[in-house]
Amino acid sequence: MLQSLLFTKTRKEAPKDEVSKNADLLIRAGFIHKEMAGVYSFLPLGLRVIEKIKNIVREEMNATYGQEMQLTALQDKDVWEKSGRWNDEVIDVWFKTDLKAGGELGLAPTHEEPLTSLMKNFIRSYRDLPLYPYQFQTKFRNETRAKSGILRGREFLMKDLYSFSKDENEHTVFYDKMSKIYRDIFEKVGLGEHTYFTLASGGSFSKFSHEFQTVTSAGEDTIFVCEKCKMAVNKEIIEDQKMCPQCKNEDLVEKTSIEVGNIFNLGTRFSDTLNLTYLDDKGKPQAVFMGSYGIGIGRLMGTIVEVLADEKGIVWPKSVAPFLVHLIVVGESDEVKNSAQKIYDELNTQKVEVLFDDRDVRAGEKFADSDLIGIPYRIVISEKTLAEKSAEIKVRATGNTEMRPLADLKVDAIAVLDAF
RNA sequence: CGGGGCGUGGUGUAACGGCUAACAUGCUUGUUUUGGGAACAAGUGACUCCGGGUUCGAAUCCCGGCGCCCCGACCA
Repeated sequence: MLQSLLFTKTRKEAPKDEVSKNADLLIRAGFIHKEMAGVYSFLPLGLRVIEKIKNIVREEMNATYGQEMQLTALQDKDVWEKSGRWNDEVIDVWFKTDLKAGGELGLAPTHEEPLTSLMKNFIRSYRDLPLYPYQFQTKFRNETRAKSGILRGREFLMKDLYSFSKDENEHTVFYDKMSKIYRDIFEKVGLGEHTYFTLASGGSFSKFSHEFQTVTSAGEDTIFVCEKCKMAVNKEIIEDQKMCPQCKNEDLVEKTSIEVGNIFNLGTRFSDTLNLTYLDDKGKPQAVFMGSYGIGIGRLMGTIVEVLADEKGIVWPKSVAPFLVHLIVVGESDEVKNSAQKIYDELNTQKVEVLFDDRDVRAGEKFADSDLIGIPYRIVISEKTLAEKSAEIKVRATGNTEMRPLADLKVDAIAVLDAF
């Protein structure tokens, strides 16, 4: 992509109404735009990151027999009344509205009800189970206080998968598998070493659930971490659960963190109230045993910024970066421009995702913008580098800068970059 | 929802109740520059959040809204 055609521009100054690092950097670098408190639009660069994260999650979900679908954002009041969660005292973040022709509907804050209800059309027999439908969906929650940029909004994108199992044993096997997969996901998006599998309250569903908590001062949760087993306990249940499974109390260290994912054992909470049953091999009806598994996609993006950014700007891990390479041409001569254009074409041919800063601005501005935007590799083409028939390659995360022959880039750019 | 702070060109700020609302940045044009946010010059751009009130006179004071941020409460 040509940066000269990108409609977003970077800003030098932070918007005065944003204090949180993630919103400050993401707005200044042109990834997101704030519409109102807790509501953000994703701009071209930001959407690319969102799609990267979604694809990582999607791959993992599909690999465990997840079936992607998409439920509606608008919700029928009836099904929520049956489960007992239409009441504002039960779910206090409802956005509700009236139909012009009469009748009420809501904007989905979560999707257990509609999916359970929908699956009644497809689950009949034990032969139909287990099933793992999932979606990426915008959730709406009327939070009394939106905060921390995109970490806690009123409208946000979430991946939610629901497991439909024959019984608790079958559910537990999947639940454990999913907790492992979640760890892989957070590893892949670059938060592995900061993210802890955390025992937490199960809310109204069960005694315990598991959260994935990423340690960052921008978070709003408090967890007690055991470095030995890389697990944690949420403060909300520290009284009930004096220690994590393998460790002693004195090993626990208090940390501030943000919940980037959670997995719940729903039991038969929804299949009972919404009457979702299957016939077992003896022809007797049984309640379907359910679980839910969520990851806040936008929140994950914000958390990556919070955890990995430095004083110059964002630092994207390769896996979620909007582009792998930020190609920068320095100099006005035709020779330099043509060489840079050739490299750009070459990288595109090699299917390397590259943002080409072909703008007619000074080097300093390009470098500052590049640091702010945070693309993993910066490749500079200039008179200097051409004199050596080379390009300068800089790794955003480490600052490591070295020259590499243009010829090598033309053969296999990825190999050259991977060598860093 | 309780407490605190704040609303001024696109962005960030300034302005005692008193001149044509200032400065920086951005953007446009020109000249010179060209490896870490260049220099000069000329331009562009604001019903000072909205509605009332006080006053000869309001960005400024008062009342009422609305919006944004922060702390707390809340967070299936």
